[in-house]
Amino acid sequence: MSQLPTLRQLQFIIALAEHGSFSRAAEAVFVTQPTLSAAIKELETILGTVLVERGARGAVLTPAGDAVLERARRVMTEAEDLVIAAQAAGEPLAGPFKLGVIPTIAPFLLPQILPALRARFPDIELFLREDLTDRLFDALRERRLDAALVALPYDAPMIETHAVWSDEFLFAAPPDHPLTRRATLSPSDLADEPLLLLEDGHCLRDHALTACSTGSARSDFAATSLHTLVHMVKSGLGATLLPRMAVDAGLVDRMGLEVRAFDPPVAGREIGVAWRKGSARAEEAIQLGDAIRDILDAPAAD
Amino acid sequence: MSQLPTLRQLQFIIALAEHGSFSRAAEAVFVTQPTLSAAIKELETILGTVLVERGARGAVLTPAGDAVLERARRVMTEAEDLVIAAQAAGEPLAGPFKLGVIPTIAPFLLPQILPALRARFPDIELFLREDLTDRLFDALRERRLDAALVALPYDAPMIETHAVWSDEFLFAAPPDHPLTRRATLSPSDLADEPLLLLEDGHCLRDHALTACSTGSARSDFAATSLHTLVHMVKSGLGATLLPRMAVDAGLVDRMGLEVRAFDPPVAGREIGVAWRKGSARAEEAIQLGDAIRDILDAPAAD
DNA sequence: TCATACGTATTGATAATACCTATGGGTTCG
DNA sequence: CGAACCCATAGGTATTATCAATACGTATGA
Repeated sequence: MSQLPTLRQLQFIIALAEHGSFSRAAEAVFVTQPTLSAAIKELETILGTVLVERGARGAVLTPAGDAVLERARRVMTEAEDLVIAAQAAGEPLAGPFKLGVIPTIAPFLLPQILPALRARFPDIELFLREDLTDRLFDALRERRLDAALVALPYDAPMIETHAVWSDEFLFAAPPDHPLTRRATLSPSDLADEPLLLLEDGHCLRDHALTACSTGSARSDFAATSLHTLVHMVKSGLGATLLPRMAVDAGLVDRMGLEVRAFDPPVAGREIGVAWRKGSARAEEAIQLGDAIRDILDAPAAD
Repeated sequence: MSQLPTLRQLQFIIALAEHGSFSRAAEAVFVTQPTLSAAIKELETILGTVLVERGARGAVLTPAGDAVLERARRVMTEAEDLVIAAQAAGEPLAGPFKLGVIPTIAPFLLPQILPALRARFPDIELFLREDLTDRLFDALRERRLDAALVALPYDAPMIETHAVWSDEFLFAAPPDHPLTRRATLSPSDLADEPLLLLEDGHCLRDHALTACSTGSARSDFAATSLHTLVHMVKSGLGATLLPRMAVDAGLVDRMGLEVRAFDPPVAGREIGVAWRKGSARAEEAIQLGDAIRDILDAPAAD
């Protein structure tokens, strides 16, 4: 097998491509210009190809250099991932951990589980970010997040998930709503009931519509948060579906709304953790999800 | 950023995992046992984790070691790919190049283009392999092939393709066949004509059936090669579709078969090059395809 | 219980190399 | 034409990689 380049050399050519000059690139990687110059030259020797056009106004990559650059970036990030994965395997869920949570979960779940989570993983430094699923997944793909708590199912490339627990949907309406007087309630009863839902982009909207497959949403009004939503329901704009988690967290307390569970089989959404496929912290994401499940299953002190 | 391991160290731990002993692994990578021992120890220091359980009967990876091993393998192959890609970019289509070709292309195309191909790329050492599309794609994915000449469309994960040229289908039948007396011929005329085709697994079979969307195949007989096929047609077992490429190459010469082209829009299959997504030789595969197209477009000396 | 075989760890010397400073020889620009 | 900038080269030094020799630990069998 032919000789391999050094990670250092790859790091150097990446810096060179980014700074367009041997001297500035050298500065960026904290070596002198001759050092970087020699390293690049040896890299070219190893690869048997000229990678850089040296000019008086700096350095430009040749086409071959561009091809190498792209792959060098890949190799470097893979190597960095290896380090992270090793450290994570040695001491899971310690140190900084960037977790995204969707807005229909965060305000109701986090207060409930964060203390227990910190107790179980005392060395963790949780950085939380609340956003829509799409944007969280983008952040996962770009490595700006380590994991995300989202509602499933949600089709997304490059993303893997692990189910944590099921969040039942509850029917919520003003007290004078006809459906609140029914003895039993199934999702199909909502067929003729235009539902008031969150605005587009919230996965809860789509999951609610899926739950009552024949139902439809009011197209004239939509809420921007669950708190807004219950206020709009209260003022008679329509009925809605709420995740039990939010109701348990007191979303409708003292609102004077009727809340009814559906008869089995209950409709709902699945909550799960998600991570970038191949992420160095996939194993930790799963562990985190399992820990959250444990915490939720444990007799809550409410 | 924390310190990165060396490719050498990754190579060492891969060898250690494969041989299960420091001494044998050291032998395999041509260093002494203390060298490898020190390298592994430093790798463990860098990663902050114990990767190997040292025992009296050898060494076993810890779970963290397994996690590292998997990623180390990825980093190493990516690095090797980088070398190959760089060499390929510097001197394209030189040196060994492993090309797969499907059986319905190989015998008719290769004799025609190989001389010109060698003239255009004098430094190439072509290794050819003839097999069914599925098996060629497997070989691409496992890096046993650099590229493959196949018929498109053909859905396959991890495979990318580049169209080279269109290969028209021709209708072939014994001279007494009713359809040979038609003034015009379109694929839909084959609706009631059970076609004699290659056996299952050959993409030509599926492409031919797609071409005459209403047609069907004889289920009682199937041929194992185009040569067999024309003999079976000759003996009256049915009509068939043949790629023009095969006919031009003399497949039916002196067979006494009627061969008719379809009226426009002609039906056919697309021939293209395929390679593993991310392959270091993707660019070369495209170049090869373009070169083949040029050769076929050039006024053939036949 | 002890010798043996088969492991890995340690040590001290040496060769390889990574890196720096100093300098030279090109461009480009005012 | 000199100043400023840029890359290549040379020579010296500190670091590191590697080796041979050896110590040490643990099974195994007489």
